Amino acid sequence: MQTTAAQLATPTTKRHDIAAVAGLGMPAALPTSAGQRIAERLRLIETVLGPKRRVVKAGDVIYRSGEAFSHLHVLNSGFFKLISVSADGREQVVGLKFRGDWLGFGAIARNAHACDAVAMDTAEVWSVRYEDLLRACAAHPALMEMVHEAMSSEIMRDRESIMAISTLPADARVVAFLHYWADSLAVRGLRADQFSLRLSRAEIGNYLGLTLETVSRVLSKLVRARLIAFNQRSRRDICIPDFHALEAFVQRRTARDLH
Amino acid sequence: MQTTAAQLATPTTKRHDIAAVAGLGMPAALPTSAGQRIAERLRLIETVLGPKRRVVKAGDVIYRSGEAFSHLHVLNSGFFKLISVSADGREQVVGLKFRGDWLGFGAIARNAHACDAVAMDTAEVWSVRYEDLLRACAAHPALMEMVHEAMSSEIMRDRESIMAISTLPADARVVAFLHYWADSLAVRGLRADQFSLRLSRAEIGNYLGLTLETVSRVLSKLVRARLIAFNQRSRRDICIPDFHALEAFVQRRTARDLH
DNA sequence: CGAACGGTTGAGAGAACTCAACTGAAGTGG
DNA sequence: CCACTTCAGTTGAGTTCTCTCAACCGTTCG
Repeated sequence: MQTTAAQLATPTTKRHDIAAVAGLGMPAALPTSAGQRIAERLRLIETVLGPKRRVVKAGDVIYRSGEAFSHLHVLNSGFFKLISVSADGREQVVGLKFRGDWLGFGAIARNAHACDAVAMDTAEVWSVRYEDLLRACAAHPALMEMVHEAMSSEIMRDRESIMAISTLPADARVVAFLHYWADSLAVRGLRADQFSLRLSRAEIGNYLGLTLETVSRVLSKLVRARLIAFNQRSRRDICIPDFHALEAFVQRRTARDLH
Repeated sequence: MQTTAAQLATPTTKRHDIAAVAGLGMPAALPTSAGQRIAERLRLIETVLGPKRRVVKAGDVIYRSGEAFSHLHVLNSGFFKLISVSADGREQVVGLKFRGDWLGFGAIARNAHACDAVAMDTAEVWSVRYEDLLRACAAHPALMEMVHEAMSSEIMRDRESIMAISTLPADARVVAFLHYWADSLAVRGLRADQFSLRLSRAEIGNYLGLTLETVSRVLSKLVRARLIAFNQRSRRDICIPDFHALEAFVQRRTARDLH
């Protein structure tokens, strides 16, 4: 695996509490209230900003790498993926977005988008001019706090991705991905034990720093272990009867790796 | 798109876009003004926020994982590393911070810190209560924009890390890391062809998702290829005579990997 | 002085990758 | 309606890159 940056400086105080989950973790909040909070936030955006609403369908792109930055977007419904392309042509899924998430934060600093935002399903997108948002934030502290929170969450999420990719073996990464996806659904009041991964094996692999074959093999192994099941029609519809069991399955490997 | 450190070091030279190992790159800021802009931003923070100043020394920790969130911090000088620890004990260097960078953004959403911020050198840290910052932002649009920009940059940086870790082979990752570090120095008006990596091999490896042995081997290989050199006294003082050559060295592999 | 630490290097092992064949489903066009 | 193609996914075999384990060196520090 990888080196633990052994005791980088200082002995510990208490470091278990929040942070909760391994790898691609879950919001430490209760699903019941988290969903309400998302709805609340959307209501605030709606009333304060009066965003331009738009419905897009799977495959539609709301902004592209290289485009000038002008608007931020909020997902009122649907699923998006963010795909970044490096100068030398490497592609990378760098983010997944769900209801209540903002899109476009990455573009503020450069004043241009550095990734494509692609809908994975029919979705309703709300858009606001960034300048309007700035003005509104100055007038409405609650809105400003909300925006900061959203950016902060994105930073945390990215770090969790980094940790997962750089410290977990392949199967644990896939499980962490499933966990992340399921939690994102659960928090929004959607079924988390049965849902559609809206990504191909290749995209999942890309997101996790694995090849599509490895992803496929891991999923097959999990099916054989009866920890997940697929709809025979569409191999993207997954069923996860017992998340604890799934976690326990990879927990062992992780623990072994640590000692 | 990207700039080599050598060029950034002399602000007047014109930029090539050398498609660099885009992995761990720098913000596409204009080299001519980037350093000035950092100074400007610090001045704005100073005048508008009147931050509490403090000097810390190598190894000091300004916040710890689990601590309640109250302040944000700005680096007026020095170098920091951010170390995240997952629930199951995996450690991960999730960020490196330089003069002008903010620390603590990740804590806004959860209202608690999820990583340790450790000084890698003597540093001057400016601190402001988050609530004060919010108020000041409402009153000073320029400040608010600056904060957003800083958070946006952090998001971009994290994505570049993700891409590097998940798409580049070991040697390219190490080179990308050197590139990132050199650029960060160059942008701040510091020598980029000769500097101290302030991290152990283990920490570099951890940051890049590699083992310390792999990092050591890659560096040795680069030394053998005369692309870098070390101060024999301290093996952390690196010298990079020609960044183009270094980039070209791994470019081949990357290209081959793509086809 | 010996212990601890950071770093280097070698040999062998193993996890993930590459290449390749195969399946089933979906779409195209004659 | 049926070849034909294309695409997503699965699986196997062999390869390779990185990791693991281990020995070793030079510094620093108690």
